[in-house]
Amino acid sequence: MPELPEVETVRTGLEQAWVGRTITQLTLRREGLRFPFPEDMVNRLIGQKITRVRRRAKYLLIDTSDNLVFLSHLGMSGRYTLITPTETPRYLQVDASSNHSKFGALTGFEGRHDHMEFRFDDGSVAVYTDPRRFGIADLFDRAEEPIQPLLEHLGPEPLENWTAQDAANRCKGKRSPIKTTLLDQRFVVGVGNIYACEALHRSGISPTRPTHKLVRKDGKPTKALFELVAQVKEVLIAAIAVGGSTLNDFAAVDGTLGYFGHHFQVYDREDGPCLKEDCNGTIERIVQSNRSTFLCPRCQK
DNA sequence: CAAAGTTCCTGCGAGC
DNA sequence: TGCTCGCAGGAACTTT
Repeated sequence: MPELPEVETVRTGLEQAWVGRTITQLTLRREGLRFPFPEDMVNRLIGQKITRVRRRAKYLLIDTSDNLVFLSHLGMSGRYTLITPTETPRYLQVDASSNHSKFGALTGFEGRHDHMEFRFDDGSVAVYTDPRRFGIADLFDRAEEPIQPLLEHLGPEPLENWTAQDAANRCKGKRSPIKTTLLDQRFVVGVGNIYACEALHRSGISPTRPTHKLVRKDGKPTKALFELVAQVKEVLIAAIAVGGSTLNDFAAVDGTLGYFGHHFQVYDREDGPCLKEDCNGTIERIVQSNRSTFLCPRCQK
């Protein structure tokens, strides 16, 4: 599910729901996700008031009143479901009509992949669900944030003053294909497989082009690299706009609707017609670094 | 069979 | 020749 725009959409949703509320209960239904949960996470979080919800790369950072930071990464399949005390959740009704008793006494959300359940002082509940368990939950003191292993090697935020010159500096001498570089979180953060494909298509750059060829001999960005940096920003901004427009819907906090509402130009469109004006090419699928890449060989050189 | 993400391991080439 | 370093590519994690 989540690349930067989807995580940003979730961030906005959690910010609206959580800031100002105090955690009264936290239930963990397993030892951990990708990594074990910190031993004392439950005890440290109970009683904490949420003060901010930030995002760094694809990580959600939830600040609390005692300067703790709850880190949440959604991996491939993580999502949050929010239940407010006044409304009857729609899918709880659906579940209740089947005689499958997977809803428990507390919340009605005790599916096999519901790993964390937060309860707040206003009676609201949030459930973290993640079938593949590639997600991460962690807790640390705010003062330790600069030395967090998960965060310290991250590259620039693409929507915060990221420049073509910065990109050129990091592209220099790299032999790997530009698609692979786009996915490297040290080059730029937040871009995943879908938006890497989309940005390259918009830029007219072949995913297989060696990264260093996007830098001039004098170390300056080529025209193509200027274009790529611009298109990464544009595709991310457009996707955030789509996600944001769905936010009033209670189901949207899981970020899924962000992808739903978005129709891609190349991703997952193998054998389809290239949608670029006057191109008439056919979308191909290739594999790079064990991941699917979609491209139009006609307009991406 | 493939999947939106990240980390870690291995193998290779460069350089000393 | 042999060793170390860094980079690039691939496997692994897991469930639907």
